[in-house]
Amino acid sequence: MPQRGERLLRSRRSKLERLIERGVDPFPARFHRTHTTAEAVALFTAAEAADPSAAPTATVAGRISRMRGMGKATFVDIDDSGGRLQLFLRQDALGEGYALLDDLDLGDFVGASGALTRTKAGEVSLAVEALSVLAKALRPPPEKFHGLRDVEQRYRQRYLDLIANRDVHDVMRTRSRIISAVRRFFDERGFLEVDTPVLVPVPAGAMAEPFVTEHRALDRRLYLRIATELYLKRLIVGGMDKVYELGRVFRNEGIDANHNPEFTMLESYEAYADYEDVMRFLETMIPAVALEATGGTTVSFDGHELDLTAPWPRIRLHEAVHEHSGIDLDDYPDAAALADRMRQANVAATYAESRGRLIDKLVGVFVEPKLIQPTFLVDYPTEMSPLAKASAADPRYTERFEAFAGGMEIANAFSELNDPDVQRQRLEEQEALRKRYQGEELDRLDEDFLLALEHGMPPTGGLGLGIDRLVMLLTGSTTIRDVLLFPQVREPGPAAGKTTDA
RNA sequence: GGCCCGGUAGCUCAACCCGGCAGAGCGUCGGACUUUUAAUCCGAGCGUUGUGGGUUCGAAUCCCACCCGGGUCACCA
Repeated sequence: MPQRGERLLRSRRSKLERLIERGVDPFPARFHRTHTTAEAVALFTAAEAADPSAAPTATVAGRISRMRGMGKATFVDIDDSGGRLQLFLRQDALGEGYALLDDLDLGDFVGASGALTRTKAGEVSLAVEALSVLAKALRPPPEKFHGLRDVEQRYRQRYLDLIANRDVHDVMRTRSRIISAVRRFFDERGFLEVDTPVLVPVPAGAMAEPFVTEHRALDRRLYLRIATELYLKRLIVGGMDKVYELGRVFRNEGIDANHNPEFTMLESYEAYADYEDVMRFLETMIPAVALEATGGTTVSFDGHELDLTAPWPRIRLHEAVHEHSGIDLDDYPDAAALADRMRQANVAATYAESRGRLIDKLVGVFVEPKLIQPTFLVDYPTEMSPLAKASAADPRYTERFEAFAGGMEIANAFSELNDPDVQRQRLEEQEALRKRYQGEELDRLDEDFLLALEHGMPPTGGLGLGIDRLVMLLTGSTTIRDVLLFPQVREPGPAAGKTTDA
């Protein structure tokens, strides 16, 4: 138990005890409300329009967010998930019931019934005839005027953030609508939503460090998936022509404004489509989702107005890098030469980095921050795209694109490589690069996946879409933590001063 | 991991430069008040100043180390 602030808790405890002594159950099992606070306000405004003296009755429930005592009259604001309603309590209306107020605190849940009216100040209020406690809060809510500012506590105790900062509700509601809209978009186009394993024997399908775990009965090491890609492609092999999965993937990497170790990704695969089809699909879907979730197809993000409507410009990666950095990738076919050239341009680059990673860095430094309006960066170099089909015209590049908006990467897609021999060769290259460039994350060879490919996979267009980043974009959040209810935070250490010591 | 910023009452923050009794608002407790809107008014209580060490007659304040958080760079989506 925390030593400090014990006095404040004691006050609430003694009120709790007093309620029990008075025969009041501080935690009753049920309470039937007839209206939410928003419904009650709507009920009154409608009635008032028809008859100015109307006083419809309602029973409402919520958490006390503010109390203004005036002696024999008290105003209590209660909040529920949709809104807020002012309760007006008078001793002569409540009689003995008015004394219940002595044992109520901010944060308690109450139920009240009475007639809806408009006060002198013009606020729709419930003139309470009966008041009851629904749940006593033994700890105080965050400060009512400044709200909860402590960023750490906002994430660790998100419920306090939700109590104090109503806009958090709005972001999460929008997140939910975005996910529903995305699902509907796929469902309406004949895609089947599937679930593939989270615990996998080979953490493949992306370039990322996995989380490791262990299955006891099988005595086997397993990993948390870093992507759903290879399982979904197995389904394409199996004849499920349009599939998608919306789920959590896990990457054992740093945490910052754009990264959380577990995040929600959508991957979809469509047989007989290519990356051009996927681009058209995505640039159609995003504005449709935005319209459904936010009511518009433009968003303001980090001081910019973004227009999400199709078509989005397509820029070849090679040209974008050339334009923004002055470096022509084709002049530097090997990693060492490219690293030298990058250092000339004041970009940190070493011989310990693969060519793919160096190019990725060039994109990150010179191109990505410039891509504010939705843009497709297309035709990625082969060595950084082991699962994408090479371009027939120029095998140094693949039929791959990434979509950017607000200076963030939000999607990654390609014409899927379906030649099993080429795929094996590409993944073997990844394994070789991994040995050569220690500490660099590269894709892994998954024999079982290659076996599936040998059974034949039709030409396929695949897409990976970062849902959290899409939510950031559509809610104007510049940190991923604000679109996750419970972002990863460090384990509170002993110095945090908030933990118990034996 | 590097660099920058921060940690003071339950909460939001002052005081720190330039060392000298640790303060305000909210919340809490007591009192007044039957139409308030961060209600108001009167009174009271509230502190291991993140932790440990050092300098000093004296440290929230200066110095060192560490812990925690945020930002940023590196890495990643």
